[in-house]
Amino acid sequence: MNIGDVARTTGLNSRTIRFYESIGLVGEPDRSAGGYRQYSEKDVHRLRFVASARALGFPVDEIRHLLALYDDRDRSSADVKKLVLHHVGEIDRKLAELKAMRRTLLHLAERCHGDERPDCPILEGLSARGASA
Amino acid sequence: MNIGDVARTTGLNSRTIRFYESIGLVGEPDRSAGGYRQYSEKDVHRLRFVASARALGFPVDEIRHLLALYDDRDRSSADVKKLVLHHVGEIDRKLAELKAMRRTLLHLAERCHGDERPDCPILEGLSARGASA
DNA sequence: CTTGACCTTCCAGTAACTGGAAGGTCCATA
DNA sequence: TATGGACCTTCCAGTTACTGGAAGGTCAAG
Repeated sequence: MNIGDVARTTGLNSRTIRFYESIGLVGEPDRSAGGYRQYSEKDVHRLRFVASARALGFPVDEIRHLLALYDDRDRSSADVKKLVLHHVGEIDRKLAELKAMRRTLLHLAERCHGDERPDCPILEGLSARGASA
Repeated sequence: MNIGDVARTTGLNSRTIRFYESIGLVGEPDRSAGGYRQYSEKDVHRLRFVASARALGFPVDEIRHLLALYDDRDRSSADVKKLVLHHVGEIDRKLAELKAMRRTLLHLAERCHGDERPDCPILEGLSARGASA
């Protein structure tokens, strides 16, 4: 399988696949006589794993860890779960941050009449000292 | 005021303040004889505006726009409100994405016993085709 | 044998900073 | 007046996770 086919089946960009190889997240596939990357089913499977983990928001370094656990037939499921729950914690942190921003923004927006007149509580709010996010 | 004092009063890192100057987000302050940046109250006020907008998650390019509106005494409040509501839309998009990730992750985690045994539905889930974020 | 799709590598850019290195300034104290 | 330490200067590089372009080689079909 050429890289383009792999890109189509995994949903990853072929540039992204090369990138993952360049940072050692996935191994180097075989090459054809002409130098084209040739992916095995196993390679594709691994890239699919990476694609899924990325889609779930795991940073690359955690995916490295996840792959190591996947390869370790003696891992404990507790280790995997711990990594996942840590990531959920990160997501919760971001959710809280975004919700707070959203609340403040809507609070500012709702008292702005939003018409032709120039006076605007939003700009005043940003300009005032504590636009507590 | 030296850059360090400004950093303390705005909550911005002094490196960040220089960075904002380097990309033209804020203007260049006066300099002392020895080359130190000297900030006026006006400069500080502007940096405070930027800090507030950043804390609310506005990207730098939108802050540029916001500053231009702030400076334009003839702007309409509708323009400001539009920018803010656009940003709220972006936040909503991110919230939805994070919530979907969170849902999937918890779904995977809850059927993982999380003990010493190696078998783990999380890794299987990531490994299987559709770990739909 | 030519054409066009696909592949290769390398370099650079994105967003928004952050960190380090090497060196100059300021001012209070001895 | 000298010196020490805190603070300042600039420049370059690194971070995260890619994405894009340029210049050129490969492959399969017609």
